[in-house]
Amino acid sequence: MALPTKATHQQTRVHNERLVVRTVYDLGPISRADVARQTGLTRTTVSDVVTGLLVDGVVKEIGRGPSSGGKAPILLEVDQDSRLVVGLDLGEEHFAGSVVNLRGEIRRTVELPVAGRDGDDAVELVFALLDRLLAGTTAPLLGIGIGTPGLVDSRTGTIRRAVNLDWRDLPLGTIVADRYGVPVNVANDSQAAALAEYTYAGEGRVPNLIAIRVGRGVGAGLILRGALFQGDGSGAGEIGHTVVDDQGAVCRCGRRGCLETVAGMRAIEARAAAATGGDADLGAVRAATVEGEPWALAIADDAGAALGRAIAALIGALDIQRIVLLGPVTALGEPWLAAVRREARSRALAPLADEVDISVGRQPSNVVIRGASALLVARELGLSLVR
Amino acid sequence: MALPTKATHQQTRVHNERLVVRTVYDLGPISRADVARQTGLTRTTVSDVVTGLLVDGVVKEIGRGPSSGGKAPILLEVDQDSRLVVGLDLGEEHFAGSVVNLRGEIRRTVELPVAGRDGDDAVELVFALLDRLLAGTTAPLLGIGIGTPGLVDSRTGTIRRAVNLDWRDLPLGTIVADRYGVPVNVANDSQAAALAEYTYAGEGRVPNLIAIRVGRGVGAGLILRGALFQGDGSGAGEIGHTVVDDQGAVCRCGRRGCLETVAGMRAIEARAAAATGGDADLGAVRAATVEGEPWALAIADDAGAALGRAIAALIGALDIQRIVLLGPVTALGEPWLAAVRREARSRALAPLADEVDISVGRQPSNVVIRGASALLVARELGLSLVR
DNA sequence: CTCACTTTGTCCATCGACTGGACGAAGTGG
DNA sequence: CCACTTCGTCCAGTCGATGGACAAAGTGAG
Repeated sequence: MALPTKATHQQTRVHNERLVVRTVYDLGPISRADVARQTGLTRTTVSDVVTGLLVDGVVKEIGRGPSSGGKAPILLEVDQDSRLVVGLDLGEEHFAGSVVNLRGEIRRTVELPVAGRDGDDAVELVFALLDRLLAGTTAPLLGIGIGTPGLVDSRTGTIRRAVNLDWRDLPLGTIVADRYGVPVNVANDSQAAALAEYTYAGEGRVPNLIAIRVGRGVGAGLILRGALFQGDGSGAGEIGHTVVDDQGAVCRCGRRGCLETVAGMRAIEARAAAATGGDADLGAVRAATVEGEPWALAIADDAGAALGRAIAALIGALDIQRIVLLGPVTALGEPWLAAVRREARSRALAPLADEVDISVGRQPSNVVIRGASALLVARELGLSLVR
Repeated sequence: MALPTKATHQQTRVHNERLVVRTVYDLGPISRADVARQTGLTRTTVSDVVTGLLVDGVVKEIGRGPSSGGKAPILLEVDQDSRLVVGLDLGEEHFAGSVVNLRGEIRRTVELPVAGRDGDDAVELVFALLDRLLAGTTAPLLGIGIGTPGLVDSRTGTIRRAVNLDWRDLPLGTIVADRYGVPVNVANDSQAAALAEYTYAGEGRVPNLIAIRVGRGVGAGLILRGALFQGDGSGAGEIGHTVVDDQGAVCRCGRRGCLETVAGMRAIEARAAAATGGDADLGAVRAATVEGEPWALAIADDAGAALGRAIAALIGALDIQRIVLLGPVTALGEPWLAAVRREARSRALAPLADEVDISVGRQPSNVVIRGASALLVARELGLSLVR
């Protein structure tokens, strides 16, 4: 097992620097003296650290605040546009990317159709996307975050398997980092979504959460103790290919009856097509549930129930109280969500299940992009500032 | 959310002190110079730290080692009996406890029958057990670790629910800590077992593992990134009460078809009794499988398969490669284990399942005691196991 | 308006802890 | 016997947190 590293003075400094930035980020506008009280550091140390941060431009003074019986404090705030981050969402049909500031606010977005490209061509497309995003940006770029489907090892930035793009053990992180000279983080799309939910939750941030993306595939991202958990082979959260029905349909992974074949978008559309006799996409099913069509309600209920059972297993295993649902299938709305909740609650140990909050995430379209960027933002709010 | 604490010089010192102890513990006998090379610290710093450790008696010099072309090194070793720890296993029928040294070796054991005691009487029994264990010990006591069935919050040392002992929200950790004046850690039995497997694994220690105890109940302990994971409500690992069969038998938790009702010891014995027409305990089933009795093999296979399915869900969710099975039911041996492996492998995503190592733990009887003690040992060695 | 009192932010002396170079002790090999 | 290593320690240097002191800038009572 890897021994942890030694501790040095530089590291204490970095640690305290992070602590100050984070305090200002979360609690700002705030005075130096208040930061000192919040963190337990002395005013001297805080002043010293802040001086450095002002030089770097990460923090700025925004004038005096109200006095509380003494000299009026100088208020500090994180300059949210002093650094930029790029987040990419390498979807199955489009590659999308955004320039994002330190608060996760999107400043510019570019989208390019994949149009069947794969292998090296797809890598070229990533470069094209990045070049267009970065053209004319002024603030320093902290790094690039990439969300992609498939199995991804975030530690090395390697994409172990991304079927649609025909990528196998592609060190995309290294490739992009070399070309643009900034840190690059790669995560799979569900994990990126989980990071977005965690990082930008603001007040309601909790250390443990599960984000589940239900679209063509079904995948989860696990935030445990405030960090993305990837497991030993970076496959944590790959719940879509756990067998839930031995007699089920054949899955694209080769097995039979994976969760994806019951709760995924394709399964839903296939059942809808069978029920209506014609073509039916997710929107049509959604519309039919609103109309109260029994066949549509049955489909939504079945799909939701299957997901709910999988969630029950997660709750039993991890006892995590915040579960966020994301992705196209969440459009099925209330009947689907009710089925998810019903099954999840009725099949996990009662005292655990009672405390669980299962909800649908808000930002449907750009979660992956924001999540991809979140890794970098979080790192920078926590890590050494580029000097 | 709670902000992390500031960093001070004392903390760097503590960090490096632990690093040194741990290096000596894992790699000893070892010279100061070698410790310096391993850790990246300077020989100066290592010498300084070691001087303190020698005074404390945690580390001792054991003579000169072979020279490699220069002055012969003085070899250092952790004095494994310089500190003691007590581990308790508060079982359903017996309270057992041991005095354990820094290597997890048991030095003395005491066992007391519960004999129906519950509530305050049971707490008194814990005191009696501890008093007998501690009588006449000489080395300093580092702390007391307690493993108990039920839902336990390790952070506060509170037992939220332990049905058999009629404990509810009992702050056992605080009570014992106050009486004996040492740190006390409380964990549930499965979690304690996981800690034992992790801490005393030696060379083969991996940062992520799942220990599953199968006895009357079925429970798991999760070690994630080198620390016990308890979830939001300290119920992580409570997989025994996830519903696996809607038409199943009624469980003691009130629901129907929990994993425990299919894979637990009682379920196995009940089926065996039905098959043989008389009474049959686990040992009888075990014997019958060895004889090749079809009914016994069927029972072992069914029970193992149900557990395997639960494990497949865990693998899909967490992608953890080391799974250790513990508890009485592991006595069923090969037919049972084969079923567990078969189902787990065939129902989780192939690339994940292929890497999984499912094995039966070695120390059957005293895992909980050793695990309970592991928490304290680990603290001294600088592994923070509970976060 | 004045004066006592707070609060803020900075300066300075001090101290704890890691670093790197030097040195004597103790060993090896030609 | 001597050149060369390696080990463990000593010492001066530096980084960074600490606590006290102080000027600047505010409040409020008389």
